[in-house]
Amino acid sequence: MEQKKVTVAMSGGVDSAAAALLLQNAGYAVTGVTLRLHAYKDRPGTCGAADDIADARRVAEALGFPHRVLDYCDLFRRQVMDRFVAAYCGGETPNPCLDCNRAIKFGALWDTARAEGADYFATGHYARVGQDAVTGRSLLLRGRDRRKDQSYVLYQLSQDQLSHLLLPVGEYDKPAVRRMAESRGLINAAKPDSQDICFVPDGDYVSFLQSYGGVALQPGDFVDEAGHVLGRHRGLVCYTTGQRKGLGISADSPLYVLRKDEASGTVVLGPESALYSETLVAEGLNWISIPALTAPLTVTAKTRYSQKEAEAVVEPLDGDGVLVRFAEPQRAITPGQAVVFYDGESVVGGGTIRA
RNA sequence: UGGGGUGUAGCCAAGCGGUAAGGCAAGGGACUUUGACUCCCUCAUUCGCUGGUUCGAGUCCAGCCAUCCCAG
Repeated sequence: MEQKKVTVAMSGGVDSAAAALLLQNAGYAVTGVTLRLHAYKDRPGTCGAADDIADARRVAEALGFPHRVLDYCDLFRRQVMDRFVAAYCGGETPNPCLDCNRAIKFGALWDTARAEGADYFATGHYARVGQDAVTGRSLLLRGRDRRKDQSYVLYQLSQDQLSHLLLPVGEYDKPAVRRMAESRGLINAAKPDSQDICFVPDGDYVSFLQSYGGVALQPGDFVDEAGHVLGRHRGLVCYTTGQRKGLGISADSPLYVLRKDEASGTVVLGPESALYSETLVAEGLNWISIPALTAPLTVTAKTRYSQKEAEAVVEPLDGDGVLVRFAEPQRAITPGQAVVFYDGESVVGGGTIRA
């Protein structure tokens, strides 16, 4: 029987290395591909940096399968970095990893792999692919390691993609993945988990917006809900809903960013209790377990990557949007972030929060 | 310059003779494939200044300075 060919997107971290290892052990003909996404070389533990590319290559060599590096810097700049800047300029708080997954990893890289004859595509995400016995639809399931579950960042996958996607790491928990890599002697077995935005060198996204995006900070007033001026802010772009640190304003109790008012250029501050709301509107939806939303549906949903889901009802609006009504008020619902819906272990779909 | 009040860390603020609470802000760390949140740690050898009383003063006394309110 002919060996199935799989292209594994390797970041240079343990997870994707373990994915390659698992697939190889399962009998697949593995090809590793690592992307060069930007020129920030000294950022170990992030996607697309030089050190990580070298790590990925060494893992491929150790396991004895072909490995290639593709330069997607231009595409990454247009599809991720520029959109990141644009979103902030539009008053939203983007999640660049979602754009990268959609346009780069599961976009351009995916297309390239398929075009080159790969039967399957694989990554090191902590999530699983399944199939609905009744509808026959491909499903995106949470990773077994609930604590590391990354199904949230994959909510934009299509049926076609899911039916050709392998997520072997999703069956394991992180410690097990490290042990696997360790026992196989892979050099990145103990490499720290990635964090922070890969293209923002020092974690200072505001400096990035200024230097790369040419964004000029426009100072304005911090005001309370009644409109009283509380102080001066550095520029709307420097803040996000729910933010506490960095406001520099002392009060009886902590103050949080309630919202940013583009029209007046003010940042509205208030107590934590004022941060909760029961509804949100999302657009740009992608459905996975269902073909489309035609009637209100009860789900659990989360409004940011690291958050526990909460019960909600999603209902279709005119156009392509949805209204999400939570059973309990949610903290700091933030425009630009994604809301992802679940039905138990399965991702129902998701979209971008607009308000 | 007549009367009264107040002066404790960046801000607010406990303290009432026995050797500086707390909150906010800030800094550091943890967590985290986004931004945030959260959690942990740190943050006044010193209480407007100068003297005095006392074994001992932020706490009592005197003077000065500053500031607020009322009266002018």
